[in-house]
Amino acid sequence: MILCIVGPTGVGKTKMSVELAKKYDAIIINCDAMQVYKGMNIGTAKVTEEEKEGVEHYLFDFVDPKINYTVFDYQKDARALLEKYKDRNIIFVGGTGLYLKAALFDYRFSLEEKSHRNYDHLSNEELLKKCLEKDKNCQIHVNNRKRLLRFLERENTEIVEPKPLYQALYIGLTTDRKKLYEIIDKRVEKMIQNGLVEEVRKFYDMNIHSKALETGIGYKELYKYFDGLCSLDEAIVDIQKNSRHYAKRQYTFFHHQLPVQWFQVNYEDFHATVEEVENYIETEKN
RNA sequence: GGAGGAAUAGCGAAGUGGUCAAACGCGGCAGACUGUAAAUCUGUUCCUUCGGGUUCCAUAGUUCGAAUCUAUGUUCCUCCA
Repeated sequence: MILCIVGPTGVGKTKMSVELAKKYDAIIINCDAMQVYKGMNIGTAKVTEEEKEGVEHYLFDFVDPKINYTVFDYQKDARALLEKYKDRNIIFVGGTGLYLKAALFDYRFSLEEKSHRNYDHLSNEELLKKCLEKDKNCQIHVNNRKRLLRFLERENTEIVEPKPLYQALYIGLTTDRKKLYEIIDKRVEKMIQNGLVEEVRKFYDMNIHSKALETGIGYKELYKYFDGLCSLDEAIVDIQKNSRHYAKRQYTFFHHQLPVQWFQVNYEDFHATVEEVENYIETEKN
């Protein structure tokens, strides 16, 4: 049985995953783009040893933050585990919908190396024109240069809705927006109290400028602060804001890209929510 | 007490007689997504039964026409007493 615990940042996915893992004697596999990195603990709200409660956790804390780990890598790693532990119950937890989809659905990334063509001199309009020459159905927006470039580098441009490769149950955790934003704001404050600034400072002092540190929420903002571009307070407000925006994007992805069954989290009695989810799993098992 | 300045949509801020339901930014809401996804990008944001309706501190004016001009009032800021 494969379970996927999804939802926006801060809802309580980690806690739910451990509860369910204990109940179903499952292993837990991370599907969060940032929790894969070593040492990025506080800012990514990574599970602590204590929180793991003895449950086996995989794909957490194993990539050097200097390395640019991507969906492509994740797909390989996750599928290797899926194969290795195919006789066990597996629980995926994490907020990166694309990683999950790439692992469990028939997502095919082209194996060819990136083309070495240099498009730097082309404007977005020119890039779009090239994309349309390649495929007249190309829907990428002119302003999305990153995607246009990627599209031109791609071998196979034909994309069909990928079929599921593995049967899985998608369990979404949610709460009303206001409550979620409150949780997020508070959680960021707690991260700061728990030493986020020091954690990020270590990377900054090692002069690491990688994808992980420059795009990870909580990391990029503090880098700006260390660079003297803003005050600590401004950085904190930015972390909160970016986390809120991120949560919204997560909802959009999960709502539209995966067959998620949603559960309203009861924060006064988390066990009630766990039970509700368990009941759902029991009825879906057959 | 006296002299100036300011009041614009949730917030910040343009606009200084018509083309203004009002640029732009933020925030909010919604969406896209096949190798950076905690990324990148898009749409929308006074009300509406989509015919219209009500706005730019308030009231009264000037004008064919006002967010823009005048008067008075209210609130806030700076300076002089």
